[in-house]
Parts: sequence; structure tokens; C-alpha cells
Amino acid sequence: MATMREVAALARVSAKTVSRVFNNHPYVAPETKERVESALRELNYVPNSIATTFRTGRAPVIGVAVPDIVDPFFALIARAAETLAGAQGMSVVITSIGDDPAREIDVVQALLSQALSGLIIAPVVSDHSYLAAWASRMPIVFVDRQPIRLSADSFIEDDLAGAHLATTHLIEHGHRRIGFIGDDISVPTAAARLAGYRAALADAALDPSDELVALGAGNRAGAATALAELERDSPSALFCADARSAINLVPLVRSSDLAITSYGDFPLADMLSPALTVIDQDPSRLGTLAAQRVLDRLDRPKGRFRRRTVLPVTLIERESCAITSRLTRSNVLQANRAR
Amino acid sequence: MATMREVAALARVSAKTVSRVFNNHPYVAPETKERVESALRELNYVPNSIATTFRTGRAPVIGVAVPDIVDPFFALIARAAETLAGAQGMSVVITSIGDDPAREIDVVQALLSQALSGLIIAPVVSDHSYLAAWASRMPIVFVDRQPIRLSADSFIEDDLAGAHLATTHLIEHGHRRIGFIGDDISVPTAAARLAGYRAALADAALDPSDELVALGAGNRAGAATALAELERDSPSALFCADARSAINLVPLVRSSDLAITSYGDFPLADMLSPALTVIDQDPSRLGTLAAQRVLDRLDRPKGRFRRRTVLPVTLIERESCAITSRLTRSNVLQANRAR
DNA sequence: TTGTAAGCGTTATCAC
DNA sequence: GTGATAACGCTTACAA
Repeated sequence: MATMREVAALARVSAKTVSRVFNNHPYVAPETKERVESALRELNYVPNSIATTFRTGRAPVIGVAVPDIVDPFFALIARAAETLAGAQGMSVVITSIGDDPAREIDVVQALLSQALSGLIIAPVVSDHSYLAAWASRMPIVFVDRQPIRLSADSFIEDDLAGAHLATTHLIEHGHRRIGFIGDDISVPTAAARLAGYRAALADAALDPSDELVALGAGNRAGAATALAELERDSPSALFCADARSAINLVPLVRSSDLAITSYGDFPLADMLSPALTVIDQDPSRLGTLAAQRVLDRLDRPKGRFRRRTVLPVTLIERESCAITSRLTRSNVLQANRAR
Repeated sequence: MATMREVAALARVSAKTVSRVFNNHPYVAPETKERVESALRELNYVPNSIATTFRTGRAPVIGVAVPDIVDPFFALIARAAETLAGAQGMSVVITSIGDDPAREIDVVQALLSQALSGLIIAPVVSDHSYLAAWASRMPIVFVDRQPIRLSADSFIEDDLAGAHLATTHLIEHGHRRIGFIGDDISVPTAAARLAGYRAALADAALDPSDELVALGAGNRAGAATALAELERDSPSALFCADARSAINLVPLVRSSDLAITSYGDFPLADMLSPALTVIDQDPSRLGTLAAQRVLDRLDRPKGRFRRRTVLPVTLIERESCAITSRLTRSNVLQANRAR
């Protein structure tokens, strides 16, 4: 690990000149430059990034905190952010917050106490005032979920409209008793989707009964309980508020005649029988936008930016919703297989 | 952002004493300690981690480089490493290398030029000598893939035995013409799986014809081509060398009568009709072991450790292999649904 | 065009 | 027990 001083000694110049050459500053005599460059090569000089960071006061690192990096939705956000940041010479520290809200503050504080230049966060807790102290020091950008009790940039999806879209889709296919199944309603996105579901029912003058709402489907056992609960009220269709719940639900409804729509696509959703109609999200775009915003804020600390950006979502229509398909299930299976 | 000096001034002591109090060093007079502590509280002192890192010469950060963080297999490795490291006050910088081997060196060098304490890597390229310079400075641990032209610790799975197991399973179910389908054979794990497949055929005195091997199934189009290629030789079963290829393959073989076994489980593999028999991997364990090894090496730089650890894999038998199931496919479907 | 000096915040050394 | 001083490697003023 040669230092600048050692390179300087070898090239018979001062450390400052080495610094100038290394950072391509002008006003270095060509022959000096050449001598320094060969010394640089000879000693295989690599700058000590800790020292640079120390001097600069800020590391070229953006923190990314998401509930779970194993969830492809968040992994796509993280990867997109990493790609964009990497192109600007910044790297990305990823932290999985986990499902336990109690852990979030510790985990995120630990992340922040490193020397980050900025933070991208999809929070689990619903009070983000603990970030206020940090927000004055670095750009903090929320993705997928809005900041609460904190003023910060956010890029989120139109969960309400998406849920409305999916529910309306089921209504248009003739369903009248539509169940809502999700995991944890305290997550703001889930709450918005429930609101969208209810709004769609209201718009169609259908009864938004609480008995048709079941939660806790984040794991297979919970999904089974939730489904059993709903089935007492014999819905003909389900709106599933997130992809993970949908994945848990799929095995359970195989033998039933329930139509299903899911908020969030997932691999093989199109391979099920019947193929699942889903709300399509664009996590990569969220990640790219968030990272770009962090970089923009770093570039122009005094700049003015839109605080809240809501991205539209779309419906991917497959075959899981029609009442008719359920009545002739075996035909549909045949048709699927023939494709 | 109060510094130690400011705290020292307020407590009317030297910076060193503040440092002693903050780090719980002995030999501080109780009343001095108390005065310092109240100053610490009053100024809300938070140590500047950049300075500490600079002083120490090493950041409490472990790098994790994997081909793709969106792939749940690697995400599980990364999450497990993060969890273990986090418990020791270390954080984790994750980088997706991408599929392009040409990018790996740049990406990993960029990662390394930060001040890491160690590196966990699942490499894409097949010559790791570029890491030699770094290996002398920090522990480098390979996961899932072995180091080539470099001496380093590794935790890998028994790809050869796993592929042998899966192929033998198909043979035992009566299959005689078994195709191999994968993505890129230059990836060492894939090569080992091909070898395992061939060994199993040889052990059963079956012909390991090259015509039954098709590659490039990493995307849907490639999978279609690969499958078409294989079907010219009418195999009755396929051994699919990785989960991603299997996911691409599933839609294509729906209408066929091919039995399938996949190396690597994936969500909903048990929900397909017929449910897929797979080789089960344990990426979390790989990640945990790798992170633990990095920490162990940091703790005991002179310690001696096993260089190469091979983890066994297991077969999860589902229903996709029996010849009989294929002959009575519709019955099987009924049975599935009834479950 | 090049060099000198100072300092970023913390901690190790050694003296008191 | 406590404090002055130096040092980590680099860059920013400023001087030459």
C-alpha cells in the first residue's frame, strides 16, 4: 500500500504534485507529470479511500434500506439504485430492515452512523421523525412508502388507484362478493390498497363488509387462516393485496373456484391455472428515480424538487377473473396446456 | 456534530480523557468520568465514524459481490451474511456483478477500492488471479463457486453429487433418454452439474450423448430454442441445471409429457402440475458460513482454517418424474387439485 | 509550475 | 489519573 508521499519521494516531487497528477489537475509540467506517472505505476499506487473520505467528510456511498432484500420487488429497487449510483462512481450499502418495526430504528441508525452521502429507504415503521436529524445532513428519499411526520422526497406507486383498478376489474367480470386478503394493514401501501378496494366497491354500489377483509397472509399458515375466515362469507373472488400473500394463497385456492387478482406480479403467475391477473409494478423505475434524486440533491443542495412523485400502475389481464372460466375449469386447463 | 475536542473543552479535560471515558477505558477518576459523561450528553456527542475508520485503517464493512441480487439464491446469501455481520457491528456493501464477465473486474475493483475489511464473492469470471493483490490485505471468501488461480477460502455446494442425485432419480423412475438443459456451461457450478449428470448416466450404463445437452436457457427465448433442440432427440425427461432455466422451461413444457427435475428450488415449484422434483440448496447457510469465516479470519489473522468446505444438497421429491404420472396426466391434475 | 503547512477527528505513546 | 503531542493519508490555502 504505497502512499502519496512514497510516490512523491520516488518521483522527487512533493506529495501535492502527486495529488495534482493523480487528479488530473492542470498546471503540471509534462515531464514532471510523466515522472510522477511512472512512479505511480511502479509503486502500484491506489489511493487510500478512507483518507480521501475523511478529508472530504463524506463517503461516496448511498445507503439503501428496504424491508427485505430477498423480496424481488425490493431487490429490483436496490439493483436499479446500485446501477445508477455505480455509473456515477458511488456505491450502495444495502440493509434489510426485516419485518419487525422495532428493529428499524436501530438498523437504520447503524446504517446512517456510517459516512453516507444519502439514503434511500422503504420504511417499515410508520413514524419517521427519527430521521429528522439526519435529513438535514444528507438527502433522504423514500421509495414505495411515504414519509410520515417527516418532510422528505418520495417516489411511490398509486396503490389506491391500482387496487381500485384490480377490484373494478373483478366487478366488471361479474363478481359481487369480493374478498380482500393481505398481510399487515399497518403498512401504508396495504392500507391504501384496502382503501382502493373499498372505493371500488362503493363506486359499484356494493357492500364493503369488514367480514370480507382478512389479513395475516404473509406466510402460508396465516394465508390458510385468512382464507378459511373469508370463505365463511363465500366470496366468488379475491383481491390479494400483495404478491407474497398471493404466492401463499395460490396453493390453497387450487381446489376452489375463487377468482383471484393480485397486486404485484411474480414469476410464474402467468403459468398458473388459471393464469393470474395482476397489477404490474415497476420497482426498477422507483429505484432509478430515487437514486437519481439523491444524486441531484447532492449536486444541487439548494435546488427545488417535487416532494412527492406518484407512479401509475397498470393491470395485466390474464385469465383468473372471469366467472365463466371457473365454470369450465377443465376446459381452461386444456386450453392452457395447448398453448 | 460536536467533536471530542468540544466535549473536552466543556468538561475541562483533554480530548484523550474524553476518548477514554467514551471507550470505557479504566483509570479515569470517577468524578472526571462523570463530568465528561454529562458533557457528552449535553453536546449529544456522536463519534465521527469516518475519523475512527481512518485512524483504525479499516472500515467495519464487508463487501458482498454476487452475480445478481435479484436472484433469490444470491439475495439469501447476501441477507444471511448481512445478518451475521450486523450482529457484530459490521455492515455489508452489496454489488451485483451482472452476467457480463468483462464487467466483473471493474465492478469488484471498485468495491475493493473502498475500505473493506473483507470480501465475500460469488464470481462470474473463471480466473480470479486479479484478486491476489487484495487477498493478502483482507480475507476473501468464495461462496457457491470455487476460486480459480487463487488460493482462498470457499463454501460451495456439492454440485456434482446433486446433479448425480437428480439424474439418478430420473433413471430410477424408468427414464432412459434424459436431456440436460442449462444456461452457460462456463459457469463452474453448471459445469459440475453437467459432469454429475454424465456420471449418473455412465453409472447406469446409459449413453451420455452430447445431443441431449442444450444450453442458453437463461431467458425464455433461449429456453425455447434449447428445448426445441433437445426434442429432436425425444428425451422422456429433462434435468434442468438451474432454477432460472427451470422457470423459463416450465411454460414451454406444459403441453408436453416431459418429466423434469431442477437443480434449485423456487417459489411455486410445488404448485406446478405436476409439482417439480428439485435439488434443494441452502443459500442462507452459505452466506452465514462465509460471513463467519471473514469475521474469524479478521479475529485470528494467523489462524488456520479449512480452505474448501463442500455442503451436501438434498433431493426434494415431488411428482414430476414418474413415467406413470405422465401417462395419466389428467388424473394427476385432479389429484393435485383435491389436495 | 511547484512546494509548504495546516488540518480533518480520533487514538497511541509517552511523559507528567 | 491525566494531558500534550504526534500521527493516520489526503487535500486546500497560500506561498514561492
